Amino acid sequence: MTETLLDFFKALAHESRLRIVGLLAQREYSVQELAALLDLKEPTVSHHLAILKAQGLVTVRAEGTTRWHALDTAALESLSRRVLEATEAAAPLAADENEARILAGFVDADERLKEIPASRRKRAVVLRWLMRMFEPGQRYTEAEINGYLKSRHWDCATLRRELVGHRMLARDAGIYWRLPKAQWRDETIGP
Amino acid sequence: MTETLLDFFKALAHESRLRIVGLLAQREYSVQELAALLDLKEPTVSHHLAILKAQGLVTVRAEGTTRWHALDTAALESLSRRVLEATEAAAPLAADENEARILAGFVDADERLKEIPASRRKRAVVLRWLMRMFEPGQRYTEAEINGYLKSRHWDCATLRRELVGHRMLARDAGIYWRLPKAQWRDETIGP
DNA sequence: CGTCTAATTAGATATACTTCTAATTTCAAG
DNA sequence: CTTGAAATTAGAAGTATATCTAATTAGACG
Repeated sequence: MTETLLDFFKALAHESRLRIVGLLAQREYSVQELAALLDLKEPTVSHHLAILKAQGLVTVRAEGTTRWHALDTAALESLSRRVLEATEAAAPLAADENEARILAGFVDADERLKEIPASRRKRAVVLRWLMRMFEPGQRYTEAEINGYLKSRHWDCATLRRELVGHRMLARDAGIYWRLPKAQWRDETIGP
Repeated sequence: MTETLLDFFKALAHESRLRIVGLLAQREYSVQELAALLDLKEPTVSHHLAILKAQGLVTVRAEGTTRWHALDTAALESLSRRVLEATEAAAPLAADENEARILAGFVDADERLKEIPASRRKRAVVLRWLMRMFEPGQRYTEAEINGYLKSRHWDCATLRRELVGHRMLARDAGIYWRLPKAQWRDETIGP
């Protein structure tokens, strides 16, 4: 497990190979084409492709003497999903350790917010906790959002503004939805 | 974007650092402890931790002269999610190339399934195609699910079971909903 | 203020990896 | 069978990075 993961990281931990993957994500390329685009000699490109092939990330199709290389997106996705799963497995252990302590200070026995933390770091923890109420893909009216938030704290307007500022919720035409975690921020940005 | 991704891969593309991350996923460690566990000298461990800290993957807490290092699981998750998103962005381009060919073999002009593919790989392609009918966040009764599926193939029960088995649909108390793509599988698992 | 401990920094050495040129293989076409 | 194009393999040279020892910093404590 650790070994495949290590090899996966190693395979992508070089600029040339990462660029090759980026190019192959768009269409098939021959060794010559890649060498020209990356400003490398053909043997060098062959070498990098061999490493990517060893990880199952690249497949080859021969046509005469030229060999067309393609990205195996299924393999790439499967491996990167494994990375995410490994990190998610780690999260509850470490996060619950630190964040649970912070949350315990601000959430009472009824699962309501005692106060909105003033410190940036702690406020981010609380906002992430609030986000557990909102499902990905679901659309919410402002009234619904307020309803949910009021079940945690009277000042739903501030919380709602903070959630949008932290890029956890997005709004358009009075409709709100949850943004992917990757876009969440620990500080508010923008207007 | 490519640069952060490259640095992320570089940071984890070494056995010592990957093992450090694995250890920190469980609890805090001091430099000495890590050096002992990894059979390395302390300066070496310091060096690796500096690289992980530069990526925001590790945080430090001082207690007297010892410094406790912890994994920032939020940062790790955010980065690995970005990896997955980048691969998913590549998928439709390449996948449409390959998957469209497979789909063409099983879907007729009326957009109906000629048969349920026997091969695992092809069945996964067809199931992903079926999932286009279901919206994230929407709740469906079993009757609704069956109705949608019957518009594609008479054997809606098998398809429904496959979709659940592949973690594309989830069910609870007779209500179905679409799971995030991150959880989809190419094979059925579990009961 | 000295002393002890934990950690980091500096600098040297060793190892791993990238890239190149040159030689070899593979395949198609006369 | 020979020739030419595309790619790979072999091996050398160069670059990057891991690891070490020795020296230095930072904090705790008498």
